[in-house]
Amino acid sequence: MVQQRLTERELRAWRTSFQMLELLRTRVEQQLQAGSGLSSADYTVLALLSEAPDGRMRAYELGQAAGWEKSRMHHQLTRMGKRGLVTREQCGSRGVDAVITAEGLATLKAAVPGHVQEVRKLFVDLLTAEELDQFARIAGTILDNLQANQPAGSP
Amino acid sequence: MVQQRLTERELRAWRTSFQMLELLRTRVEQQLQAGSGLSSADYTVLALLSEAPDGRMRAYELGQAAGWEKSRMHHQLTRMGKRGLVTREQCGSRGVDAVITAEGLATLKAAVPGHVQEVRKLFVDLLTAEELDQFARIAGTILDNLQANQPAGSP
DNA sequence: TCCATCGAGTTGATGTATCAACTTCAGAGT
DNA sequence: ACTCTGAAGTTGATACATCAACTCGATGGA
Repeated sequence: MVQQRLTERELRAWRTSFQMLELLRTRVEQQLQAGSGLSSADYTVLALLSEAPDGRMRAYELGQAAGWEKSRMHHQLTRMGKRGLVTREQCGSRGVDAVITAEGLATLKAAVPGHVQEVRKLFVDLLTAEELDQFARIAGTILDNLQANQPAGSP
Repeated sequence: MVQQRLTERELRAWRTSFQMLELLRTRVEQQLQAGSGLSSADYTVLALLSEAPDGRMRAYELGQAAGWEKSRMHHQLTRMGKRGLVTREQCGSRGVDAVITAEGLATLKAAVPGHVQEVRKLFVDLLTAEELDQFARIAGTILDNLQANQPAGSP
């Protein structure tokens, strides 16, 4: 409802932001892939598991944490399993744990420095401390709104 | 080189921004898909063509404008061609024009309102005018840097 | 007890993105 | 005139994302 068209300023803001977002994503992806053979999805999963107690987490918790849907996580874990980065373990009667392997942990550790350097080069080091805070605050606003009204279940 | 690790604040800023960016992208994608059967890639191509004189543009110019590599554009145009949204036309001896079809234009026009509304709901309307400007300015800084040093040809 | 439903997980199909290898033609330099 | 190089495009292989449909066991009324 409300009003329709975007103003010129709003349109430019959106297009700039959207293109930045796309390019940043692909660039980070490329660095990770070239530097360690990981996709950013792989990296996310490994990072989350490495921070969890015993390097293990329920599949659906992983999904929550990453903001993914279940089937994406499933396929992801399957692919990572084939490469020896994680294993799946039955957990209770229904429920599956994803567990990081030694190889997964080693791969992650090897990937971190290059990734961090890229994040600095493409993001953190370009901004002043104030800008970084501003940006993060606004990103947080947008993210909260996204998480608040999911598309699926909205009573 | 410079320094290595990210501070806690930097790390949180990055993760928030990155997750926001991913979620925003998928949400916009879903709205477009549900509302009009277009992907955001489709939408980008149609929007660019519709703004070009005669609704036509060289394939590589499209690639430049969208920030894509040639093979991505090629596959995209092939898929869109199969659906009747665009056609390809030989242009000179080497070189191909992508041309929007009547159906493509109609589909775009039908898609715009819902898309605009979603962009408002998830982005523009959440921010004050100042915040929108700040965000766009910072996004521009990051985007300029991304476009300035391409990964392929650096010197 | 029965059956209805729901959450977690699985599967397959389809669309999309990325990479590397290849074609082809134009213009530059010799 | 001849080759070299590079730009624009094409192709196929592979990985990734998304959706719909399904399984299976738990929970909870009736």
